[in-house]
Amino acid sequence: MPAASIRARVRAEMIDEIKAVARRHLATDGANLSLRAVARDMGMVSSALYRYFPSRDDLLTALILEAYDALGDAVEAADAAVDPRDLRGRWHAACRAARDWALAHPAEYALLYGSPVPGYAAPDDTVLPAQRPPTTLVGILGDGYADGRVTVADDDLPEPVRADLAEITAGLFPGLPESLLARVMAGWTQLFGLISFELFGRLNRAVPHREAYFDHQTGLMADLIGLPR
Amino acid sequence: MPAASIRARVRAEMIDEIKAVARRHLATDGANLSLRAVARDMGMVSSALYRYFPSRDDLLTALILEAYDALGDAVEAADAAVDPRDLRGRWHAACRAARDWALAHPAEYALLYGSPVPGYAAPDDTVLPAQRPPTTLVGILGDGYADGRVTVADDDLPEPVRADLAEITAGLFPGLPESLLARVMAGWTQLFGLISFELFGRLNRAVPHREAYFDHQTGLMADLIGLPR
DNA sequence: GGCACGACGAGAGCGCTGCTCTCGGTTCGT
DNA sequence: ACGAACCGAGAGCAGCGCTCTCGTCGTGCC
Repeated sequence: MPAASIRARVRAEMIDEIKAVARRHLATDGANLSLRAVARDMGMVSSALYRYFPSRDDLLTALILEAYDALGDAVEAADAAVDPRDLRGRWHAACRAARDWALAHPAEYALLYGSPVPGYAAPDDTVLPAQRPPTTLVGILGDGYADGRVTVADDDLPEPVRADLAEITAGLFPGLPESLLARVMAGWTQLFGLISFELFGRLNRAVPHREAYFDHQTGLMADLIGLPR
Repeated sequence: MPAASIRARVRAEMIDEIKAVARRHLATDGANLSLRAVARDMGMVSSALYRYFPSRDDLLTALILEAYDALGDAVEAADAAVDPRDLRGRWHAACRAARDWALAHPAEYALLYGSPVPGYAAPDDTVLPAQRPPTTLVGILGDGYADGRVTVADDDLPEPVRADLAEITAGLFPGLPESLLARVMAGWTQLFGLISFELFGRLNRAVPHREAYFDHQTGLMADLIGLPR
């Protein structure tokens, strides 16, 4: 006797299958996901899908949540697989993991980091999973700062910026100097830009050797942050 | 007697008005531009629009081209308005101009730099205007290198990356060391990431003082590139 | 100066979309 | 056992991009 009723279990499986089919459509057809097409693929009529997702946006939100978690898993796993004292190795591993995941799931990456859909507002559930990759990067720097191998940069932060960043460190990595957080955020911004440029075809002709270019660019940011070689 | 016939002139005005109305719709309704809605706003029936643009994508392409040029104009003008020897001032001015234009035209920025539309392939006309902002940044660094105030970084570039970048400098700023170009591209990537994060709402809660944050971050990249203070 | 041609706008229509509502049939909790 | 909740099918609505046809009107040519 299952703890959940048959109906509840079938419903859960149904939701999973809908998401799986939708993800497949996303991968092939791009961002304009069609509920009717998903329903057709499942041998259902489109109105039946609304028993499981009240609207197309809710389906997209579910996919977005799972995508954030998949990306977060990949980045954190890559970081954890490296010797914790090898800060630069961890940095490169985390960056590469993000890039690899994005290249393997371009449509989902575009869903997460592309232009926001006009009417769509990201629900609050997404903000925590969305912070996992940058949080991982902060953690690498924080470990280096904690044992003294990363020294504080002598940036003169404008006071309002220092205050904003202080609130972030308080909830994320207490004690981390704001100037270091500012630098790691520069690295995170750069990482996002690198992946987006590559994925959205902006260096198609210009830079054929994209992997080496990526590693070099992330290395530049590691220098800026002050990760020891 | 006008050189062009009345019909040709009316047609040109019509095209301009369609683009203007479409741009207005883009600003209010976001990226999903509706041909029918544009036609309604002009008191026309939708099929009449096809006399001027063979498809919705062609209208979008026209808007994209104009947007690239507007952004390029803004960045180049901001750069030119600063004393050419004030490299850091030029850098900040160019970066701020890009941000200001993006904040003033968020939908058009999203059109240029957001996730690519699935079926849409950017025509070759767009690649040159698209290169104007990064070219401006390269020019700032190049001027500094030419008169010796920016010294070459001793990065060890992997050979394939060096070769790729050498091809770019050859057509853009002959004689510029590849390692410097790599750093400018890091700055350009970062600039794009900064604007995108801000525009797509990624630092809504985290960083309220966005302008000061922006200036500090672009300053970090100026440091990385080696622009003198 | 007439005239055939081309451009033009309106309208109908096709297939697609997201979404709503109604109607039978099944399953669940009590 | 029975009412309630759930589920899938079907019809339908408004909107979309796009095509085709049909009168109308300006244009360049003879």
